[in-house]
Amino acid sequence: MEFEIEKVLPNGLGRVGTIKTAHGEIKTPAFMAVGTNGYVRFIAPAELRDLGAQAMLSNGYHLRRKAPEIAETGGLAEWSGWHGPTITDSGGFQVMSLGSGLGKVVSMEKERHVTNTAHKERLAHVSEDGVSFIDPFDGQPDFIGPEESMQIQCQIGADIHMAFDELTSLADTYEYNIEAVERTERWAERSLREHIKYRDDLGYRQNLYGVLQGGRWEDLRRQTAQHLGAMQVDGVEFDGFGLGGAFLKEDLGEILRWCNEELPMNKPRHLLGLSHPDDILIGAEMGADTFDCVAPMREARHGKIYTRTGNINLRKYSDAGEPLDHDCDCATCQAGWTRGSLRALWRSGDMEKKAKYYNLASIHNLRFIVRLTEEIREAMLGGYFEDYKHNFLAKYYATS
RNA sequence: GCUGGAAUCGUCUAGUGGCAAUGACAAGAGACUGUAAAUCUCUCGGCUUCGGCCUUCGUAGGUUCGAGUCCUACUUCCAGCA
Repeated sequence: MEFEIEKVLPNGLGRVGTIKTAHGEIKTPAFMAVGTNGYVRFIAPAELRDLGAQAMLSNGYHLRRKAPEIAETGGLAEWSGWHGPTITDSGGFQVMSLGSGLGKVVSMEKERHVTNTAHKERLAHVSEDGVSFIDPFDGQPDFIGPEESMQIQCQIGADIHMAFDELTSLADTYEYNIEAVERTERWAERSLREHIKYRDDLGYRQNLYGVLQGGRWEDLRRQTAQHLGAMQVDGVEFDGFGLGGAFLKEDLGEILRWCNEELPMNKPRHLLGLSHPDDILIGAEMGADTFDCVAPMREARHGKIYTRTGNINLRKYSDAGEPLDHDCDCATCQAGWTRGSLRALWRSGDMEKKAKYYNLASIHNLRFIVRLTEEIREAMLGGYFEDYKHNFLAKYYATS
């Protein structure tokens, strides 16, 4: 995999580049649509291409039982029908979402009182070897460690894989984060060692990103960035890096700066799991190249429609005749769907109509975020990123 | 006209002596960030100094410490018989 940097921001961190994978190029900064199970919910591959998505992120954890079948068809790109660049998560997020964060919302709001789920109630438990968990779908016990995750991901065969990591929650202490980040580094080395055994098995080169944790502590973040940035197994390094963790909004930029000041400049960085415009803007500014997140699609399904002047709740009747967003080039808006017409589909009891709504709304929100990254790229290349960011945020957050 | 049955929050509905009164839908507000999420939370008679207060179950009386619940009359609706 090659990564070419075309331009760097004056701050020395943010940049414009191109990631070249076996299944195509990704012009960065870029947002990757999340298709956890190998498809983006309610969006067909062709629609995904049409709205400008350049890559799709799936999850090794969710696809683990299908991995052999996916390998047989030649890998995720073929199996999914997407055919473009793909990336898989290791299952590390589920360590938290089924473990300490079970039943909780992953929030970036400071005011929210955060507590960890009691140990005995968790579906996932961390040990040095890996993570034992109860599959929430069938109740069966299972286990994934770095080796298992790599074996699964190499069978799925995405262009980019994530090292198996432990995501801590906002409620975890400094002491626990030391433990977790050190374990994540040991897992990273085991991941790399296992990955290089299988990375060419499907006939094209699969790549591995090391994932940085360390919570909100500068020493942990800088150290792990140095460690992972320099890590080698048999002379092989990571192909890029995942920037992971649960963040408070106000800390995000600073944490990314700590990480990216230490990481090698010439390798791509993926900011895991964030997509609200302010997060993408600060992420790109601080040197993240790619992003993924479920929010655009999930929030669309839940009736939140993104617009340039702030998000709207589709439940409201008052603006039924309005387009979703006056300034949107997505297929849904271009087809002339109004807020009222979409609302009628959404609120109808008819499953087919609801599915149509989920499709139209997901396309709109996803296009909104993809377009944001396209515009960030243009703004960086054009030398007006600061102005673009300021103007975008001023309009977008004016009402909230 | 007779005989049954029924009238409860926008709608449907629970309730047969302690009730501002069940549930669902609708409505309103909020949440959601590497998807246990086509989900979840809150409000939903009025007022409130959040302790309560007031007005409510077709209408009007009555029995009772207490009535949406029991009794009487009336009104309307439904069914059957004329």
